Amino acid sequence: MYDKLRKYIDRVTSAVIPDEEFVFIEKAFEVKRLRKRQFLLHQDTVCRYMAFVVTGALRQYSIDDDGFEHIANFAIEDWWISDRSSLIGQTPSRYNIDAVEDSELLVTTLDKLNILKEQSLSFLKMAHILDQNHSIAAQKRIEAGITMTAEEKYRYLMAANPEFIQRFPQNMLASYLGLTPETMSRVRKQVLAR
Amino acid sequence: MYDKLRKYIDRVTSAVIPDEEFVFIEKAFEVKRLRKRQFLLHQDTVCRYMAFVVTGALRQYSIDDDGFEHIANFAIEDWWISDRSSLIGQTPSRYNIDAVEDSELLVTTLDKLNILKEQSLSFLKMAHILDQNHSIAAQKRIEAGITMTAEEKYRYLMAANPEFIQRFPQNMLASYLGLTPETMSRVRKQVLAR
DNA sequence: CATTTCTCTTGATCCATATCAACTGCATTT
DNA sequence: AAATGCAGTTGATATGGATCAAGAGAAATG
Repeated sequence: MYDKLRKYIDRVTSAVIPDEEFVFIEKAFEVKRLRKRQFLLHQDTVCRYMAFVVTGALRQYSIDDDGFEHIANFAIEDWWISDRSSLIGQTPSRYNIDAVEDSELLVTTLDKLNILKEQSLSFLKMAHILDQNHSIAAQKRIEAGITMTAEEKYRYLMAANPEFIQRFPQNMLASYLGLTPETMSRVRKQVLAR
Repeated sequence: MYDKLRKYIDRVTSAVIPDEEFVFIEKAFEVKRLRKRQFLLHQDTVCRYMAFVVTGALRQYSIDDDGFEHIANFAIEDWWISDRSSLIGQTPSRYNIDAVEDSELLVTTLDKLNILKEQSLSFLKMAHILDQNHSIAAQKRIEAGITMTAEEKYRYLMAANPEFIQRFPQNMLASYLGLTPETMSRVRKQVLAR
């Protein structure tokens, strides 16, 4: 379990964590298992966890005034998931996070996270790289939403996150891309035809 | 000039930078003046600067295959602007950044930035808070693009960044929101009518 | 200060995607 | 294995915003 996290940190920091440093990381995280459809976060509650996905798949979504779900993010193996805004500000979240498949997570809390960042330089570095990657990906997704047609969005998803297409049902993918399931189905047909 | 940056850092970190620490910050930044329409970054070149806007207004935009500009970000007083992806990776940028008004900037380079983060804890903290705010704002903008109508987008801009509306011409605001200038004009009329 | 060039507005038309609706088959529950 | 429900497909229709076009101000330029 923890070994997966260790390898992940080594990989993104392009380094090897010393044993004595990894002890701190191990202490800061605990294992959490979710069955399909169980929640890690309910909207209107304060987000307690930052979670690393060891196995499984989750989604983060909000519900609009008309009761429709909008998927903001997915997470699968080796991804992180949390509502940072809620976690850091200790304010109620607009999001739900639930398991799309049975999942094993390593979770930590805000307090432990803050301590950990002082104890482990590797972890701090990783957090920083994560932020950067996240911010670059977010910028691209903003532009995708503005400039791309439905078909281009689907192709972009295929190129950027092919794992998602295997892993999540089409209606969720549609929601993530901001399309209706009907349009998604038609676009998919188009794309696969070539 | 530098005092503006100092006050800014004090404000976002909710602290006061010690003089001996601010010396490092001062050394890392130099003044750069841009007349309206001058560029801080040209697409297909590596981004050299991370810039703090002391006075003025700038925009960051890409040009699509059909030659249309898409504004990705604005920056005015007390904002930062750069292409982080290009700066950090030292890879060619997809963006242009130019001055919409005559502007005074404090700029630093990747090397100086990395050194500075080791020298000044205040600066590191600030960078971290900046990242977080950025990532939260980006998430909201993604959702705005997916879920909001043209009118809602305009209202959201009014609420989130009223300064922009005073400062930038409508065709640029339209591009930023992913609307045509025509739609922007009609929506604005609607909104002001009430 | 005259001229050229943008920016913004308004109207007419078009198109990509949403919406509504019906049907199929797969999966989950009983 | 029957019953229920959900995911996906396909077709018909509706619509929000894009595109095309023309004109009026405002601002930059010589």
